[in-house]
Amino acid sequence: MPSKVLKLCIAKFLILYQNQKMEKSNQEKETTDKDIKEEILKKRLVNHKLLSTKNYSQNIKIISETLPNAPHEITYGWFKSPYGSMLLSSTKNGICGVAFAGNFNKEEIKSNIFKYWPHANFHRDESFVSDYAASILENKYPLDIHMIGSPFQTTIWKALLKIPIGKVTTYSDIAYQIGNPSAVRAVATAIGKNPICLLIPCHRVIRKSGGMGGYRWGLNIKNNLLISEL
DNA sequence: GCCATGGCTAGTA
DNA sequence: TACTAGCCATGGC
Repeated sequence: MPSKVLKLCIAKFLILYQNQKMEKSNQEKETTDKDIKEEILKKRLVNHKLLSTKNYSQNIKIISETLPNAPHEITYGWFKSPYGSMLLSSTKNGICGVAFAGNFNKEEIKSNIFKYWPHANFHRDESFVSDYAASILENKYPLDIHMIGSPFQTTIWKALLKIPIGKVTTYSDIAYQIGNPSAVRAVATAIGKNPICLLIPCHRVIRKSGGMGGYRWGLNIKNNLLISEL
C-alpha cells in the first residue's frame, strides 16, 4: 500500500511539474511574441522626415469646424467589418463619424455620436451607409470628411493622414511634425479624440519605446488593424 | 480662470 | 522595472 501512495505522489508531482513547465513555456512564448511584435512595429516605423508628402491623404478632403454653426442632418447606420460591428455617420458634407463597437456596447457608441453633434437631426439608414462602408474597408478614395475639432486637433488629425498604409509613427514624431515637439501629451489626447477611426489612421501611432500605446476602441482592434496592413 | 484629465516621455532609483 | 515629474491642449465648473 505505501508504494501505491508513493506512486500516486510521484504521479501528482509529475503532473504538477509538467503543468508548471507548460506555463513557463507559454510565458516565454508570450514574451517572444511581444518582442517580435515590437520588432515588427519598429521596422515599420517612419519618422517625420520620411512621412511622404504625396500619399492617400491627398484624396481625403477635410471640412472642419470648431462648433457646428448650423443644425446638420446626419445619416447613420451599422455595418459589419472584419473588426466587428462599426457605426458610420455622415452629414451632407462628408463622413462625420466612424466608430468600432469594440469594448463598448452599441448604445454607448451611438450616444457618443449624438453628444458629439448635439444640434444635429439623426436618421438611421443602413443602405445609405453601406456604400461608404465599402469604400472605407477597400481603401477606395476620394472621400470627404466633415468633423468638429479645435484647430490643434484638426492639425493633428491631418498629420495622421500622412502616415502611409502599412507604416507606423510615434506620438513624439507627430508632435515634432506639427512644430510643437513638447506637446506630446496633448498630441496623444487629440489622437484619442479622433472621431473617425480607420479613415484617420490613429491606430498607426505607437509609443516611442516601440510599445503599442493605447487605443480608444481597444488594443486588440489596434493590433488587428496593424496586422491587417502588413 | 482654475483644476483635473490623458492613447506620453525622459529621467532616476 | 517602476515610479515620478513635466509636458500641454481641452473640458468642466
